[in-house]
Amino acid sequence: MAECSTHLFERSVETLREAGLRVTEPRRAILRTLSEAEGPLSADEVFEVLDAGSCDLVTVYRCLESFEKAGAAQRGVRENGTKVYCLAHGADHHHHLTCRSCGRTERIDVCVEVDLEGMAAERGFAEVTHVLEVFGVCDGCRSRSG
Amino acid sequence: MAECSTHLFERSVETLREAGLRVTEPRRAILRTLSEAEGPLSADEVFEVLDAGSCDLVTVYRCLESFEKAGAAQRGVRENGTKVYCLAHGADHHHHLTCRSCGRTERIDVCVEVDLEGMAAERGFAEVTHVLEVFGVCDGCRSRSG
DNA sequence: ATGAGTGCAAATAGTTTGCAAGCTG
DNA sequence: CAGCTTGCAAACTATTTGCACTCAT
Repeated sequence: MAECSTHLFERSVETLREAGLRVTEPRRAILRTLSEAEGPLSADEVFEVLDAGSCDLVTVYRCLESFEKAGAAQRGVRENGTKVYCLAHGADHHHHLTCRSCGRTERIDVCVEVDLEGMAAERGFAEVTHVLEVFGVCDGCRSRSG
Repeated sequence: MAECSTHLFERSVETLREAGLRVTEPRRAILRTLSEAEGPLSADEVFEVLDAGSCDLVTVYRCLESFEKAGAAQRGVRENGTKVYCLAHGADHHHHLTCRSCGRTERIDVCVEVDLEGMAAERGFAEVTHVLEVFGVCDGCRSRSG
């Protein structure tokens, strides 16, 4: 899996270059963090992981936004409205199943994209995007708390 | 359609009572606003509609939260993370298709609930909920802007 | 009458913006 | 070197909390 995140990281750097974005140290650090994350992270969480003070929180916000525009990252929303990001695995759009209790995240490959876009198109909508996140309580947390 | 929103309103009031919540004037006003809304509204938007100063914005927040717990309202999230609410049509869970440009909202009856809950259960998750919202640009806005 | 509900003020969380200085291509 | 990026400070938006007062049941 280490190779996997490294590959993901390098591919993201490449995506930035292609989009004409500069590849700076803060950006590398943020991409690395995202590439090694278990699930999508908020700007705050990325910042916490970096923590060595490698860059400002504001920079994290700005970078994440740039990454999304460049197509290097995918944005999602938590139950409470917090925006979260994960590296876009290319055309490999996906979603997550998050434990409300421990925060554990699993990737969901099931996606409703086709239905949604078809349906939206039928109704005259273009540039369709969607937000889909699933939340629950995982077995570990359930057995732990009763 | 007027009867429709009235019915929805009355059913919601009933739901509050069943949940042991008190039915106050602010709550009635908020429920009425939601029942007449075209799509899901944020606390702010509900407040704007009430505007006559009928109650405090904080009250709107607190009521919406209570409504959701009582099962009278359903919560969603906008692309930007803002929480929005609409009356839960009973067991009639649904989602929305929103125009990014004009804000027009259409109801989507397609839902992925079954797949999601089954899949989450397979992975040991319980109390599964999900956030699904679809965004695009409607035909009206497209032709208007080119 | 009694505790749920409300208003007002103030605190928080998350995110955005302005501007001068720094670093990449 | 030029301009994209960053840092720091400050503004902002959305939402939450504390506390005394009020009203539905």
